[in-house]
Amino acid sequence: MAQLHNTFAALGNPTRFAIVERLMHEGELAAGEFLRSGDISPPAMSRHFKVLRQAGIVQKRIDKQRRLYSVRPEAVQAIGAWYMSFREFWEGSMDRLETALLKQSENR
Amino acid sequence: MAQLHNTFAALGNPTRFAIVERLMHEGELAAGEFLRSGDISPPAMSRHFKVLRQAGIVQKRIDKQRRLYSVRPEAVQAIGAWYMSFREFWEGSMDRLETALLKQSENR
DNA sequence: ATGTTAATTAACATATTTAACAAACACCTG
DNA sequence: CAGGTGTTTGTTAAATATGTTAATTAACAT
Repeated sequence: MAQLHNTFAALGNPTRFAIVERLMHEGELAAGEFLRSGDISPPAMSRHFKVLRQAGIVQKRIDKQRRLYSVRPEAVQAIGAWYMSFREFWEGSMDRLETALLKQSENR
Repeated sequence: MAQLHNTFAALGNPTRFAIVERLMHEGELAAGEFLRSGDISPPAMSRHFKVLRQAGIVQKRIDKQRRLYSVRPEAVQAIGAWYMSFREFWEGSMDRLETALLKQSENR
């Protein structure tokens, strides 16, 4: 299973983040759909998809000449699980958070 | 407010990700605490903190000679909010997800 | 004022990422 | 199989990231 920092690294690029957001909202899309805007070349797009695929964030499906990409729900859920684990931890003992906020307001 | 892809980019580095995880678990810590392991130099560590701070993920507090760092809850919550919005969307219309999973199982 | 500890900045070297263009490949349609 | 659309690989160049050592700042203690 991919380490979370790899997932974050892949999503850390604005172009890739935009790709993923669009896939999440619109579902499965062909690679070519992302070239309409014209602000990126086909090779660059293809490489971004490769990175996303290696990070386990998207999956590829071939339909005729098209490569259809979609988000792997597991990848996004991994982020959610990470977030939730800390939320629970923080709720369990708010001291840390409250202390941090309090100290912050005292200084600077 | 920082864009989420910047947050992800900052967390995409394994060293920084480890720093943040430790801060989330242990709360506020001095920069020097992260040097005990000895597998990274003070300057490198300092730069990682700078990146995390510029991304709005951590905040600095000065106490005597020490620089105490802690996670900004807002930053983590932003990730949570992003995840939740996506989750709600998918729950609202599962077609997309189910279709994606179905299509996936058909191929490859 | 001098030394000590904690952390940062400067200057530099190396590695990785990203992009472009050109070429190649995959698959359809006629 | 020829031509066309869609996508992916080289190859190269530029930008960004990361790490190191050396020097500097900051705060404290003597």
